[in-house]
Amino acid sequence: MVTKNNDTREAILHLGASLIQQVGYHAFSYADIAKSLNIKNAAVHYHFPTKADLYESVVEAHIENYLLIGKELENATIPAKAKLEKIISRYTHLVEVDRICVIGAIAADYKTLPVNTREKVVTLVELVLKLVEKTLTEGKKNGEFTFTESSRVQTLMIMTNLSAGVQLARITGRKDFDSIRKSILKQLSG
Amino acid sequence: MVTKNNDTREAILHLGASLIQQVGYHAFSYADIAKSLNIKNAAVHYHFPTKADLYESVVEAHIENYLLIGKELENATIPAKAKLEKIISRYTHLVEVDRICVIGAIAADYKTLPVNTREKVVTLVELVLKLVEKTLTEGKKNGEFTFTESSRVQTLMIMTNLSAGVQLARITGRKDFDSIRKSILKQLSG
DNA sequence: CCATTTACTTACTAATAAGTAAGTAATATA
DNA sequence: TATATTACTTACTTATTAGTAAGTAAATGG
Repeated sequence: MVTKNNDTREAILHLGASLIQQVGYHAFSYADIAKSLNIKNAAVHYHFPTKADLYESVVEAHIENYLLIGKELENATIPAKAKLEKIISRYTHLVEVDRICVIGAIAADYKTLPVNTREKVVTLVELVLKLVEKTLTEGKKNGEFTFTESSRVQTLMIMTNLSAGVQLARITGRKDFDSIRKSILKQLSG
Repeated sequence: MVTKNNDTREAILHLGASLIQQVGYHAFSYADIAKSLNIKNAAVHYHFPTKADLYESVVEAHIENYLLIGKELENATIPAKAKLEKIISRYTHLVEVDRICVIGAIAADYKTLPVNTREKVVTLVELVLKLVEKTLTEGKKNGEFTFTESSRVQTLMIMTNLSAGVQLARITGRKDFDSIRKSILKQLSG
């Protein structure tokens, strides 16, 4: 038997994320993952005992990722606008690969998740909001951005534009997302 | 046997909409509906042969409803702001009853729907967008609203705020939705 | 008043769901 | 080199899924 190395776990995690973001949490099964990766159903359960565990790990990976991005942006000597554009580009990418964001993907199913999984979602949401908030505050301070709301509220406006924007793009087309993207930047620059 | 009158269909439709908006399309079954309404599984299939048919009917009911609202607002001699607030209040209500909108609820699962059902969703989305767009144009013309984007793009910004706003409210709380609501109105009034 | 239609129920089916228990080959560890 | 441990597979189970076929009581309609 050719030993499967530990990137089976990573493969499940990536495929799981992809499926969650493409067809939704309750629309795929462990059997789908197993078939795709040429492993058995039980192998998926070995790495992620329950489906909620899998989603939780997807969320955790996002948390790690955003923590990393946060540190990168903190050290970066680029304009706040460039920082914001880096964050926005993640959503543009989602539209390109026909996915929606991990949070938006669970929005409908949120109430069916175990409480501890929901708490992880809250952590991710607050992390992303704080990252954007920080960037907006920075941009306002140095004169790059103009807005009258608090950074928190301005963040809420932008992130809801992006989150629902990628969702809308699947229904009415990518152009609408592009309009939204441009409008966000325009709004901030006076 | 006491004859069930045709509001069984209505009851299924209402409960179906409620479930879609509360736990998502793939997270409830016809058995759930049957149990709740004290009817048999097959009775649900009698009224809505497939689950996609049920969702489609929910969307159609929304289309009828928005068509009606459109006519009402057309004849109404109230400010554009009041018209917009009527539309916004629908989303405020969703937050209060812990639901998300019918479109947002299907966003993740969208690709799992049959093509003709998706087309109905497109129709509903365009209808709502046009209704808001018209209201914004009207408000701009008579000096109630100020915005620099086209009415279409401004509509996209507002509707994504609302749609993702109700989704976010389930995760971070209702206050965030309230901030969004206020900011939308503030933005438009100069 | 007879035939049809409506609105169901009873009784299923075939497929799939998430999940588990027990076994195994290869690898790491002591 | 014996013993865990890792990363699986085999082989299930139990529950639930969407969906259907056939029957039936009551209402409708000619």
